Amino acid sequence: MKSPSPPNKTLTPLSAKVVQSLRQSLIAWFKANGRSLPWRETRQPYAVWLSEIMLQQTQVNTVVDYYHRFLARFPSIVSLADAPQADVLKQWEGLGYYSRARNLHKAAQLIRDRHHGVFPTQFDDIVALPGIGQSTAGAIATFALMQPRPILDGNVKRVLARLMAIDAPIQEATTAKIMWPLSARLLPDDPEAAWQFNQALMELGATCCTLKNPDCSRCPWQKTCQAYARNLQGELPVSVKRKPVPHHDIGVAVLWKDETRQQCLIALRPQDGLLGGLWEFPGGKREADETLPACVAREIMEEIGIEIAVGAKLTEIKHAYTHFKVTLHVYDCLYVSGIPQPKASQALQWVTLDEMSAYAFPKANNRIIDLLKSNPAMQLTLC
DNA sequence: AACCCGGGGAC
DNA sequence: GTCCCAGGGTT
Repeated sequence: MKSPSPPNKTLTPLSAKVVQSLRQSLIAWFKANGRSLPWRETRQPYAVWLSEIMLQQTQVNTVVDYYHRFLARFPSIVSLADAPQADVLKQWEGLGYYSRARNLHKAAQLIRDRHHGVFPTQFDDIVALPGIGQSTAGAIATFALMQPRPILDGNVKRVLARLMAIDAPIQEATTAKIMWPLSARLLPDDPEAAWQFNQALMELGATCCTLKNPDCSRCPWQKTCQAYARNLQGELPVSVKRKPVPHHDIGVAVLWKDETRQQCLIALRPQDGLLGGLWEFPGGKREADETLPACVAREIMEEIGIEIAVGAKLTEIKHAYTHFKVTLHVYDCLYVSGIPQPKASQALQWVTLDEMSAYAFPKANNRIIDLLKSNPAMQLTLC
């Protein structure tokens, strides 16, 4: 739905009276309707920090179990800092956006080394930590340090876009520049009220002012909402359309060391980039006019420097990432000759199926492991 | 400003 | 299928 008029760059200022009313009604609504979530029961900076990182681009229900398991495994900042990265990524396995885990780990080490193991209380120190931007720092300051700071996440952007009928695309940086002062203007000065307010703002977006079918009938801001007044709640926020995502065919080797098929070669992906620091079955993209078995043999030669025999196709796995889709074509393979070298990875390792559970794998690779474990006959299908 | 970075839930 | 989610980092 394209707007015939240019996006509104300026907003009608909110009077002190309206701001006061918005604060009161939202906090009252939250007290009656807010969910009880684990990270709302604590004000420990470490626990709040962890929750905010896990919740980046990730829905509440997905996070809850990871949050509990992570805190049980790493109960303090120093215990996290002292742990090997592999252990941290194993706890994060399946949650996605693994740079969050790597940055969390780095930040814990910075806190251990530069802040005596105590989470910093100065906002500038918090936002300087890797993985913590303006909004996450604002949330931690508000929720754990009793220092009211504005926040601006996906929920807040949607709520504000409707409240003020902002029709600028919600993804654009210029829109955030309009919204940050608004989030700050609405935030109460009192630390306890600010805690309630920022929690409530996100709760409203998550449970009431939802992307589709917002439930305006039970919204505490209905009387003030400019989108509702103009019946635009279904049109706002405006979103720019996403480009169609490309698709890749990936040849993947389940590469056994010998005919006993006890040990299989796995590779540690580079530290940065997609799935950085996770283990995987080696392989790579098929080139134009290349057969899949030829692709597997070529990739293994290029990335590991060994010759293999490519056997039967074990399975096909389709997986969707945000910006592309892949089909993993998984082949049963046997080592032939050469010395394995980690040319395109950080390390290589021969492991048994049972040992694999100690390593962190991406979701699509874990589906291969599940298949191998559930169907041992598949290990014996080499042509 | 544009691009990169996972996986899952809601529709 | 589509879209987005308690975003941040890099270039």
